Amino acid sequence: MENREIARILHETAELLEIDGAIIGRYRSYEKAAELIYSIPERIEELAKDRKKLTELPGIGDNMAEHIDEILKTGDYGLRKKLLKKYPATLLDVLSLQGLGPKKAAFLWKNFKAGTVEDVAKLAREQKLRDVPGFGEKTEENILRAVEFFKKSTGRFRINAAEATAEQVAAYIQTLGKQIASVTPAGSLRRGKETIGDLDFIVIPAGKYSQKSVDAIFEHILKYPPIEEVLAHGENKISFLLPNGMQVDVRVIPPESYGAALLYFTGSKEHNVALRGRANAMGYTLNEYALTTLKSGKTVAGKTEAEIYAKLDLPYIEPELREMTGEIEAAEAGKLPKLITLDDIRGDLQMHTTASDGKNSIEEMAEAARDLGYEYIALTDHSKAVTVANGLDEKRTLAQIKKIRAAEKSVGGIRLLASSEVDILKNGALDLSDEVLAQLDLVVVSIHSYMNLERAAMTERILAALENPYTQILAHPTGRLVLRRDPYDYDMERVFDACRERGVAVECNAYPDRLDLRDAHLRLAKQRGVKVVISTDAHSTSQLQVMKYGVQTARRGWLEARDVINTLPYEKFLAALRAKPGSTKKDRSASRARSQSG
DNA sequence: GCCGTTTTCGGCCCGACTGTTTTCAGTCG
Repeated sequence: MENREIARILHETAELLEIDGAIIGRYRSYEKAAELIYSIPERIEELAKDRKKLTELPGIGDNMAEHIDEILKTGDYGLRKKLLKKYPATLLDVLSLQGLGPKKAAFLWKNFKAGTVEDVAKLAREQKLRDVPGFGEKTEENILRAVEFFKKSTGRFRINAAEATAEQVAAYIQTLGKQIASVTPAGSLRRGKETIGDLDFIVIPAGKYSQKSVDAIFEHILKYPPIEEVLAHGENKISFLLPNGMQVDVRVIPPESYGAALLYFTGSKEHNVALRGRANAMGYTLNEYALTTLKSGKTVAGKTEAEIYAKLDLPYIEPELREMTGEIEAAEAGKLPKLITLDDIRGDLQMHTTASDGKNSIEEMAEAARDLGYEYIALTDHSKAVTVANGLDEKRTLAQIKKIRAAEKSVGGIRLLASSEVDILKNGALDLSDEVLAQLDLVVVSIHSYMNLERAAMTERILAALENPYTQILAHPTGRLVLRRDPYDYDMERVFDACRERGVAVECNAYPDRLDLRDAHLRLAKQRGVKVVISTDAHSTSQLQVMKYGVQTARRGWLEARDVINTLPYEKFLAALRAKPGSTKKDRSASRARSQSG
């Protein structure tokens, strides 16, 4: 069973417990276990074979380990099933309505047998709630609005969409000019998460901080034309909805609290909770304004994140690592990774041209990549099995190789690898003949069909593709599409081990719809000693820019430059690839030089 | 249900905002 499935069951149990009125700590421990399991790279199913390994995880005790065993054995969890006899599963949808929490949801179920979003909407429409204690006219209105939002939105957005909206909002706020010292996006966007629920901004007013300066900024923000609805408007916080359903929270903070606020609003929530616990243990208390002493309330840090971490006896922790997946322990031990940056990338190893489904020619892609400062790229048009993308057969592939060689000379200033994104067929065979594969500088393989094979069959299929001696990179290894499609089901540990043994690299596909491998999988690849490449899968010159999302995902996977082989200069990169049959690593570049001149 | 720089029991982060109250509970992040 996949981690996310176990996490889902535990998360639902937590929500049901909360509705059921369980004490805070009890449902929290379920929540914490669910979050942990969702975010760690190791497969719980594997860890659970050894009870001790399970209980070594923070927040997993003997009882939780027992529950996890039950979930793995039976596919479900008794307590969850028991609670679902008491409350309908649809009550969890009700809980997701903005403004309705466990107390009110439980109340509506108990007193009105309202167990679905539609039931609750009906009560509000018929004005049956205004005279109920704790509810009122305003609550009815809010429920109806929340229902509308629920219907039109899944509530999360891909990172590129969130980033584009954030840039627009920030640019608008900045138009107030001199009254603004800074506008900083925080939240999951700053942590580089693949999907974003809402946008958080920290605004520092210029000059002396006063309620007047804050009010002036809010007055300006409220005039932002796209605002659909203002959700909250208080002394230093404002929240509003945009037409695409995205929620924006803005906090105006005095400059001396900038670091504390940035830390607080960047999250993750779990990371913050841990920092606060640590602060308490050290005789401090931490909030969004400052780190202060418990006894006298004296401020000891707050202006920058770094000084707060320092006071907590920790080195600075990068935002991408703040997910409570071991970063605090690593920080304590001085074992934080030196994360890869966009500047480390020297080449892009997957892109398409007009030969298959790309929008630009070989030359245009090469020039655009050269202008981005890359030393080399691989041109990887689809192979023939991907007919919808106008994939290339053997003959066209050979012709494409010649064109790429010619383009390298005509464009200049960048090395072009003649490559192909070769389809892995249903039986694991590759879509091009070995004779043609031998002509390519780089063989990238990936799956585009029969994505629903049984776990065992899919595992064998991918292992077979890795057996092919020409295979060098496994591209978008899980096939998931962010917010749209789940990953293929296969034994990732076995595939990674085979990659390591064969010297095949795995891809972090930077395309924001894919981000595949994702953060936790990249971390697993690193732990298993598998080489990684980060590629854009660009289908046009402008899409070469998405590399930043891949790098950010790699950072979330704790990767350093040395873990990613397309940070290497050209010759060293070639040497780091799996050697092709019939050539030692040494003479590979020589043979390529010959084939170019000849 | 978990866990210990204050604890093997008794807490479990902490503050802002709203709406329904008339001092606070519920929700949110």
